[in-house]
Amino acid sequence: MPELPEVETVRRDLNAHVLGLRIQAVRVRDARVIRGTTSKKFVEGLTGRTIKEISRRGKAIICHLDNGRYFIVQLMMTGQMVYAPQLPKTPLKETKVTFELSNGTYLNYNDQRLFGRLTLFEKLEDVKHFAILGPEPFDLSFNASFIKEALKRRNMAIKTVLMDHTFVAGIGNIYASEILFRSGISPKRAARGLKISEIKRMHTMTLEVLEEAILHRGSSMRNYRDGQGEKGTFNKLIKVYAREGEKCERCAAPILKIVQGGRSTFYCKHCQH
DNA sequence: AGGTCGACCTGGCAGC
DNA sequence: TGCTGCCAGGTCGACC
Repeated sequence: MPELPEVETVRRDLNAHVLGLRIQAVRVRDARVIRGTTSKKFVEGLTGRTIKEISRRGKAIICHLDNGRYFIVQLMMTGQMVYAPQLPKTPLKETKVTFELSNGTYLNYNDQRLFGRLTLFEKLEDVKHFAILGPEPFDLSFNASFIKEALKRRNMAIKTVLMDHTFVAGIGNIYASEILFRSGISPKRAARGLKISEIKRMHTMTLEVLEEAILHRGSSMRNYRDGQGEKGTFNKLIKVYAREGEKCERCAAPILKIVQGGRSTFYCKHCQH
């Protein structure tokens, strides 16, 4: 699914549309997306609650409720949180949960593959996933000296480490490839073999790519949609991801595809060393 | 502890 | 047209 820029876009959209609204009713059409509790308790826990704030940690959306509890959404690969002024006559097949809001509008949780998770928590400290998560890329703690220390212990390929959420939160398969292309670093390099100049460049490019992607409301490959159901436009600026065989914009060599840790990686052999 | 692998699901698409 | 196999943006638990 969506990586950090896409989730951040959804968060901002929801902030604009649903903040301060009360959840009047919750309709669960497929209980498999509800985790950690029963569908009944989930509905009871949300009905009547007002959404006070919407934040993000890594690729998770956090809705702060007026009773001090938290409603957390992980979109995973194919989840969508879409604001809708009205509902279609027949619900979409992928709409798994519908939230009816106090101003007569709706919020739909759509998911084609049921990988996504909707969970209720008493405290954020209870979220196991957050406890193992690395720093946010935009945090000051995520800097060249932190990266240098963290990479020392890693013998894995740098691409695999960039995607590892215990190292840094929010970077997935698309942006890991894009960051390394802009950094001129081969995805196959051993993480601990990077020079400090390369680490600095990678850090700068990480922020640059993520900021640009947020500005363009994310990348839409197949399933990603923003909070209004629209596609993101960062795809146009993607240089290597899913571009196998196309000419590298910089040097015209063909973009290559390899598999690392079971995931596809795209890169330019000529521009990345 | 670091590292690898398969499982979780459904649908779209390429190839035959 | 219709079948089969492969692939997909993430995360977790089991294993070495």
